[in-house]
Amino acid sequence: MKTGFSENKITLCGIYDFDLKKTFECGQCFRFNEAGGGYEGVAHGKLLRLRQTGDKIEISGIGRRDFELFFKSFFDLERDYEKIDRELSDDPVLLPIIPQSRGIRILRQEPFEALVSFIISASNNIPRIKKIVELLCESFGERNVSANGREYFAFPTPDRLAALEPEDLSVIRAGFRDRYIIDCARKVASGRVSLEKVAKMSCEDGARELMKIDGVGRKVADCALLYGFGNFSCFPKDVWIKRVLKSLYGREDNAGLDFHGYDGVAQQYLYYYARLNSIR
DNA sequence: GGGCAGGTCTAAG
DNA sequence: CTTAGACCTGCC
Repeated sequence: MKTGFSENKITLCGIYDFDLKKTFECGQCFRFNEAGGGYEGVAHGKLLRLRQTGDKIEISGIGRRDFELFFKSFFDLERDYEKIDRELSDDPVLLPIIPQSRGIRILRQEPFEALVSFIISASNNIPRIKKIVELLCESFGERNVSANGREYFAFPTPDRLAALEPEDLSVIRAGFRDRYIIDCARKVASGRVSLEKVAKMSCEDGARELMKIDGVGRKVADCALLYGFGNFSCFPKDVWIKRVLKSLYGREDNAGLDFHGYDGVAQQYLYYYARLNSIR
């Protein structure tokens, strides 16, 4: 992959495994949307716009410094997905579905944002999750204006949310999840749950730690660990994954399946496949 | 209108 | 240790 820099635009060339549409629409993130033939969204307090033609991707809205500091990691650009796909290919079930999923990259989102987003995801649907997350940002996130004058909002900080009461969240229409979001913010802000420590933990230990937060069960914890901490050995199991495991492997349990440490990628591929093909 | 959606919590057997 | 029910809200 080659990286080119020009005035406020970054160009990625010759990428094996980066499909914008699949990456943003596979259900791992909630703040990126289709816009003007590409995608647009907020991460790390920046509004970015991306466009893809073939194996070329243009990113605007950030400079070289932010790219090096945050977005190389955010888009997981250092990782060799060709190698991952090769390793996952020796699973006979995964082999035929890899071509469909190829191009999905696991985004390294901000830990607190991922945690709160997946708390909101519980017993919910994706359009509404996105709506709630956006309202949360508009209501309590820092307001910014992009270079071309667009207003947008960063994800709120733990401190800001920790100062609120659950009732204050009624504006975001999150329902029973209000108190979970506040509990999460307070435990993170106070250090009762240390995200820095979680970042260094195994999937098992990290999940145990995150589950100290109300509204965080094993599935939400695994999602936060995979999408917010880059812990690729986590394998979040939601209803879709259970269905697709049953359908393709004949059982709901993934114990005994070896994904060479890329369990999270395997899970994402399976999830994408299940939703794309409406596996019931 | 009743059912349902990237689950979790609680109270029961 | 497993399992119903409840839980907000919005869209079908």
